[in-house]
Amino acid sequence: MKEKYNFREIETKWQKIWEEEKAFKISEDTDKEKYYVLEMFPYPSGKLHMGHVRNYSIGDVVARFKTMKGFNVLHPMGYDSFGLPAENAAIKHGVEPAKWTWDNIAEMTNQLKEMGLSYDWDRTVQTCNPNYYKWMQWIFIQFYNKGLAYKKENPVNWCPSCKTVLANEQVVDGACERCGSIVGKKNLSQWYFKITDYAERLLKNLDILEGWPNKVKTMQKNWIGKSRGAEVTFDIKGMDKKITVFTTRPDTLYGTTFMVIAPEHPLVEEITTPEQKAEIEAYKEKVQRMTDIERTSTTNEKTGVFTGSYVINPVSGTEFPIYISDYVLLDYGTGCVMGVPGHDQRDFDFAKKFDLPIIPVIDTHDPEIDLNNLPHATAAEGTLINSGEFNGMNNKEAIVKMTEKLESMGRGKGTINYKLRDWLISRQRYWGTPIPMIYCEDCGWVPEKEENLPVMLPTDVEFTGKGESPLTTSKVFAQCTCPKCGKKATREMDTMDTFLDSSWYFLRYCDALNEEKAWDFDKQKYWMNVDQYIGGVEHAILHLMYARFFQMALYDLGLVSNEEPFENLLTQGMVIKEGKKMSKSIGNVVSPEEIIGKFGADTARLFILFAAPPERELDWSDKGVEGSYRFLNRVYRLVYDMSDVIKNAPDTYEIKSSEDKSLAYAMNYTVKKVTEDVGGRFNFNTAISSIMELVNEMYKYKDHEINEGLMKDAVEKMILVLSPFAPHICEEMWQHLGHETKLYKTSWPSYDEKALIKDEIEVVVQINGKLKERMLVPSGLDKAAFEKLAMENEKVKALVEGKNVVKVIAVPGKLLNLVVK
RNA sequence: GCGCGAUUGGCGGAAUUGGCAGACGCACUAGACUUAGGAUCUAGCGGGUGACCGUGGGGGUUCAAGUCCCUCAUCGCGCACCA
Repeated sequence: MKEKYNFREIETKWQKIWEEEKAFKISEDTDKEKYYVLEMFPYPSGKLHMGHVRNYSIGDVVARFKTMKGFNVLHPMGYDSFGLPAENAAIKHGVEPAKWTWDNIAEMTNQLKEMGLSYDWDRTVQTCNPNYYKWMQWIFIQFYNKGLAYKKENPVNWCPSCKTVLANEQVVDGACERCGSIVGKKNLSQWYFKITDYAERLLKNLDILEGWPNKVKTMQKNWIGKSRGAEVTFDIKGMDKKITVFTTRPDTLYGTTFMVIAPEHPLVEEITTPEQKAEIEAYKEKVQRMTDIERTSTTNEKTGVFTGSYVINPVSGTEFPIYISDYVLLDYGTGCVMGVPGHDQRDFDFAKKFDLPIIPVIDTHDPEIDLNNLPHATAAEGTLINSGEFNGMNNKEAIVKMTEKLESMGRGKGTINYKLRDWLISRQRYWGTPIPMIYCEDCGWVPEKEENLPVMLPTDVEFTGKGESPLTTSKVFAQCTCPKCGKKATREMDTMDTFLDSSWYFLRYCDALNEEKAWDFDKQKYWMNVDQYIGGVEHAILHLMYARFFQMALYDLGLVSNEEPFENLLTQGMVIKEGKKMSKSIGNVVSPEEIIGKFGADTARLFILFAAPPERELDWSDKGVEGSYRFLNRVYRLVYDMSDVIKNAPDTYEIKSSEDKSLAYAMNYTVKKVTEDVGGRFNFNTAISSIMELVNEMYKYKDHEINEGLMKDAVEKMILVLSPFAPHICEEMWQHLGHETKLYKTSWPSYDEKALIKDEIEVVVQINGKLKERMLVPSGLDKAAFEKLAMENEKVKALVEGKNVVKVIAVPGKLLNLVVK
């Protein structure tokens, strides 16, 4: 150990040692309690950004801490390496997606290693690796055989720029989540996963995910969007046809004055009368040309066209007209809505626009509302009116009774609806897992035989950026034989959404090298669940719901032992600078490479954990980084200066002076604080600040007479608790102090509760809740003794003099409050 | 519009169960050492400088409120014509 802190030398040295010793290689060990800590794996863009540094620093502290605590820790890392940027690079620079991706992976691996992260590198997965996507295809086939994958033609979200379809979850504000282009609609035959079959379980299980942030659970809950209500069937006047609507408010059935169906609804053609046909067709065409943005931006201005047909209210027998309008969505509920303008604002707006009657059926007992001339729709509770036999009934009760009546009439039933749609998983892209399905003219869609997996991506493809998916340009890919009948057949040309790849990688980590299976059940059983999952909140819905769905489906297939994969979830905040998101266009990007080059990985890690609690936004501060660097230098100097003392110090010692006592207190307090903050609350910032306090104490202490044994103890414990945050410098100091065993193999220190009891403690005296006096009292006083002592205090006496003490509240060890009049 | 979360010194943030507001760090000020200091060390650092006021504003509960309740404001995030 040199006099000056040379982080570059130290970090290189220890990274090499860890690598050579395979320090973090792990295997199943039933003697130890397992702990699985996982950070969301990156897309290999080639360069780490500060968000990665934050994510992986958090995970690494947890992993190293748990390891020192004696757990058998699984801490893996890999790459979500299929995806569009690789294809774009191919189009732009003519480099093959595979080469581009693997180069990036190599580059990124180097950067991760420079951070000193404690991964078991032998378990690394790359989703673009045939030994990974082989099992992706295998899982797809299991899902297909279970009836969870199906193909259907449907209007789908189409990104004109990415030239592919998108899942609902990937359309944000009507635009492509990836590139921001306006998403249009296209009728295509596509593969879907039946995630809707799992809607109820996905929703219900949220309640048992106690280790998840409420925010994420709420977001998923809203996304699943469960609504309870009823389906009501209406006869169409003069036709042998019926229309079924979904409503959450069957109690308002008597208030229906019109019906609206989605323009795309197949029934529209049948019910349109000849004289309305032209207008209906024109409207449909107009709607079809609109993007989702246009369709939803005209918030209040309702449009629509009368079809010429009428329906009959099953309970009241009244007739009313059927319209089409774009505010009714084809894929929610039944695509048909009963218009109740009195109690639904959208219906109210529509009725006003088309001059349709408005019948109030619920009296909300609001004196401001004139029931004969409603100013707006009312949604509040109330009593039914204008509703025949239901008049006078509370509307909550009416929901039940009306549903019962409809059921008895065979006109409806209580039902539940979800906003969640099936997951569209086909992508018209090259750089993804080929969907292992074969189309045979005689047998239809047939899965590829398992022994033929993986269906390899062909390399004889062209990247033009135009026309269809590059896969279609391959001369060999499509040709195959039907696995069932052996006739000539063709392969599916679409690849899978990359979100499939990331929906089970945590399972592959459990048994990453298995060539016979996706994973061994027992190994999975040993490691799962993920005890701590860490990543950005931007994955709250997409990835985290898809992964939950996969796990449930795999559970039903008997392939995994739990229904939910992630026990505890930490969503880390963004790294920002000067209040803004780091971005190239603003020019406020701080590169991890630069920071590590200038101050070292230990400083970078320490700062990013110190500057803010993990779930909050972190404002990057260049000055703050220097502060962390200064702190590590301060630690280094202390250890360097004390090393002779420590090396010659005895292993046991006695507390003699009051300085000894307070250093022993600080040492034990810090160990306790760090243990609790890292092990329980994940408040790394306060853990680090308490280590700083201990270091400050030691600097003060070394100017007094040094108790060598105590000094040694304090310095060593300080190094141990600092090591998860700044592992390289701590290994170096640890070795320098004469330890043969590497720090990463050393146990976490314990603390002595007895040393945390002080002889004297400072308490405060308040009068009427205002702080008036501080005093030192012996610790462990009971209420009465404490009160007596306080009342003897000169200042307190003077303040109470001549006044009436009404009440005394004594909190031993803390304060005394005198209520005085 | 609906839902969730935040608001504490010049700044990032502490205060775990209602019990000393401002830990720790940054910035700043003064001093020491020094040929020099952007190194290091020491001291100070919410406002007013009297015993008072201070956790976005207003109100409440309590002996005691940053913390609990009501209300308003601002900012951020999510969802949004979901019947």
